[in-house]
Amino acid sequence: MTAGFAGAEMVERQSGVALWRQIADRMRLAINNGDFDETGMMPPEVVLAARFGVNRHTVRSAMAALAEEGIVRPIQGIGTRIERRDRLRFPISRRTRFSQGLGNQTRNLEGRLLAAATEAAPATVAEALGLAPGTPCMRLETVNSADRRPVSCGTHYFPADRFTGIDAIYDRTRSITASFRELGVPDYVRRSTEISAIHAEGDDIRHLKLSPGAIILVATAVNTDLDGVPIQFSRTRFAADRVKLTVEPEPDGSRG
Amino acid sequence: MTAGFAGAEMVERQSGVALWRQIADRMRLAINNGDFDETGMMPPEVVLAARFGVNRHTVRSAMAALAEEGIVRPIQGIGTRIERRDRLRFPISRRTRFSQGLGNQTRNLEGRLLAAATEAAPATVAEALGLAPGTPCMRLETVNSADRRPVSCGTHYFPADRFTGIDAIYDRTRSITASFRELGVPDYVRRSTEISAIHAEGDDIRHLKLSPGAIILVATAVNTDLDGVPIQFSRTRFAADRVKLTVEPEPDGSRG
DNA sequence: GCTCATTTGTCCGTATGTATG
DNA sequence: CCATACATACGGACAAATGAG
Repeated sequence: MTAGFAGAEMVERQSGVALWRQIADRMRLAINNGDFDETGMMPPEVVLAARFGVNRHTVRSAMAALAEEGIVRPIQGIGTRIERRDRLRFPISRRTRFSQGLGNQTRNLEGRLLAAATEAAPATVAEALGLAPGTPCMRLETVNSADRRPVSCGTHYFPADRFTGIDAIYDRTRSITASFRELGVPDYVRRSTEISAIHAEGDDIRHLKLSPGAIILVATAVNTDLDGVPIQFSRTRFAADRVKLTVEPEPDGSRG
Repeated sequence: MTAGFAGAEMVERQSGVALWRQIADRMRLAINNGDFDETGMMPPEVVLAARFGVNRHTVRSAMAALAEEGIVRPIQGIGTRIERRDRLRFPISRRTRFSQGLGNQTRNLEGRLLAAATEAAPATVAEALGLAPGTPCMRLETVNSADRRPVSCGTHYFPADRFTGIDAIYDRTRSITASFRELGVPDYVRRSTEISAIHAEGDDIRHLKLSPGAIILVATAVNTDLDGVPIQFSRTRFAADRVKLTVEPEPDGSRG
């Protein structure tokens, strides 16, 4: 009845994921979880090596990766100090907005426009927005940062006829909510959100300053105006080690 | 303005994640996305190798991993046939229930009890349930399958005083909803859900029949009875390649 | 039956990355 | 730092199976 609770920390060999990476991921998570808050230091390398059942060198490789990310700093003769701990909660609800989502946990919010283009909507996007296949859409690529640290990359599609020029407006306002407002959409709501997870790839690694191989949470969402007309399709990629998505009942009174 | 859209398929070297694994993950996703539905076959190995910019042997390693999972089956002289495609939608809302969540997409649902124990609630669990630290809780470990294929592992905590014997009841009913009902909780609602993603580890790999190194979606949730009293804390680990979590406005009329 | 192109399967060797002690 | 063992990735060559002509 009580069998099978291998509480011991285990790493999988020959999985295609190097042990040092598995351990680095695990430790980053533990740090963000506050497991070492009492001392502010990581356990000694030998202790970690024993806990994970690996050689000390392997733990050192993992530590090097975390040090490279600026999360820990090894000090000779002392130990390894925890430098930074960042995991943000991002609430998903009917009234999800990026700025609102993180606003209470951090000071410095900013979205940056990476690129924009007008193009035919891909099939999935057209379907989600209720458009005929091939309808021209405005596509925006953004990076969103909290306290100067990038937390997500977003690809956003807007029907081109209704939202021409949203790229320039976003570039100025750095906010989708504000851009909508200028274009005559005073308010909007989240129709649906799908969440999945993949390994980080391509540009996201660079923009999110991830160590390659990291995990990304993908939230695919559709927003509508208050009449229920779809106005935005977006695919936001969050750095999984820095963000936690939360789904909560609506704060109340949010029903338009 | 249009720079930086490297549409080309890229894999990251020296990331601590083997190329064959990155490619396997990518192809599994593409398969589940229906990218090859027209032919039901994978592109030839040489084509994939060119697309990912790797050697054909590396693609073969990735294929071998997918074949091991039963997703594809290579046939000499013909190509590689796609055998199975499974990605389930799991809705998360105020009235999330496992059986309801998947009920409309699949036929054969079952939860299996792996283990149960009564123990002091860990700090995070106690806090979430509004209990004093160390309050005894019943812990259940479950595996949930759809059509005989495991989709998630769950660790569930219940206040021990109110739910003694829930392990036996769950073992019989194979449903948490049914177990609650027998213990005098006719209905319950989801208070909060947190979603994150990690690499699969330990027992989850075995129970979910994952290739080690795969990604897991972690949903940490608290359920309350209709008086708002927390009755369940659970941490459900979904195989990210088989499940997509969806967050939608409540279907309406769902209030019991 | 045969040839041919296509595609997967298997073998060789070699360089580099990973992990141990 | 060193040495050792194994995994990963590459490059090439050829065999085996299939289908088209």
